[in-house]
Amino acid sequence: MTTEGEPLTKRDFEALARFRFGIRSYLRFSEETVRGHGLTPQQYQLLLALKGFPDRDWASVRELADRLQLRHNSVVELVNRAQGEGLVTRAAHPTDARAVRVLLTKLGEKVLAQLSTLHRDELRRMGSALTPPV
Amino acid sequence: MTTEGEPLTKRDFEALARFRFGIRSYLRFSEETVRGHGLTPQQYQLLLALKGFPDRDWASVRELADRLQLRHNSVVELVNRAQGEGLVTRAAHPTDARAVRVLLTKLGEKVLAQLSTLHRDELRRMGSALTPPV
DNA sequence: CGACTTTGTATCGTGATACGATATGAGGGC
DNA sequence: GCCCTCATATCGTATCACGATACAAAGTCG
Repeated sequence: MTTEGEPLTKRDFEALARFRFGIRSYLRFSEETVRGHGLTPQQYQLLLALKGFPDRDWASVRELADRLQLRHNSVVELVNRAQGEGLVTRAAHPTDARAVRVLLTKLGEKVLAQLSTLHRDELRRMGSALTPPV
Repeated sequence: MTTEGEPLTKRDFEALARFRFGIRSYLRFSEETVRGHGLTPQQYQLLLALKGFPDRDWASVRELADRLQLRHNSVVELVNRAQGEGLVTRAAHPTDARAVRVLLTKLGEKVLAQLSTLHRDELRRMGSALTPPV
């Protein structure tokens, strides 16, 4: 890879494009797998963000907005839809009455477990296609 | 990471979520940077796919559909919009009269070079946050 | 060299969803 | 208690990828 500041070579562009292709391939796999199980990609990411939240199994809307890199209102809508499908629930926040605790339902747990296994396997399959060029 | 078949541990979920967070962070950075230069994320990906195409500097719509992981008609629309902004051009395909050669304009080259440098730097900055868990 | 299939591009209408603007109500400092 | 900030929620809008469809060129095979 070229050093800081220098113009990129053809090979650098190819490397960047290849990496982007890797990401898109992974996301495409994710989308198809997840849709095959009846949820949208965003819903899977929501479930994963909950179960994968450090040291906890739930999160507030605001925390989710950070982890999903979305605006808070977008997360509200996402949670609404996921709740409508019985994947997550809302509960009172332990300390802050303004906030909400979003957590997985039994169904959400089950679907997430299946999907996550498939994703881990795909990650292994893709191997170095996903490692960023630097 | 857990071995094949076994159920995922909390730590596995965290690793998967962290990786997804990395991807979304990178894409978010990309989106904001790219929009700041007057193009959409898809347009940047289009330009990059062209310049980063192996051994060539152009591609057909079909090839782009593969590299961008989109349906061909979506690529047609994307190329239309990018062409409307003077970023790419269409030219006759050298051997196949059905196909089209999509290639960068001077403007497209210039913008792409600037943006790609920023992306390379961001990749360096993010470091291991983007390496897939396996 | 015709008829039939496949391949590449293009058009149109639709659906999903992230967003900005806005509202409501609970914290927390003073 | 007053004010400002923060967390969640609602609504209208715009973007964009998609399926369905159309058409033209290329390949195929008798």
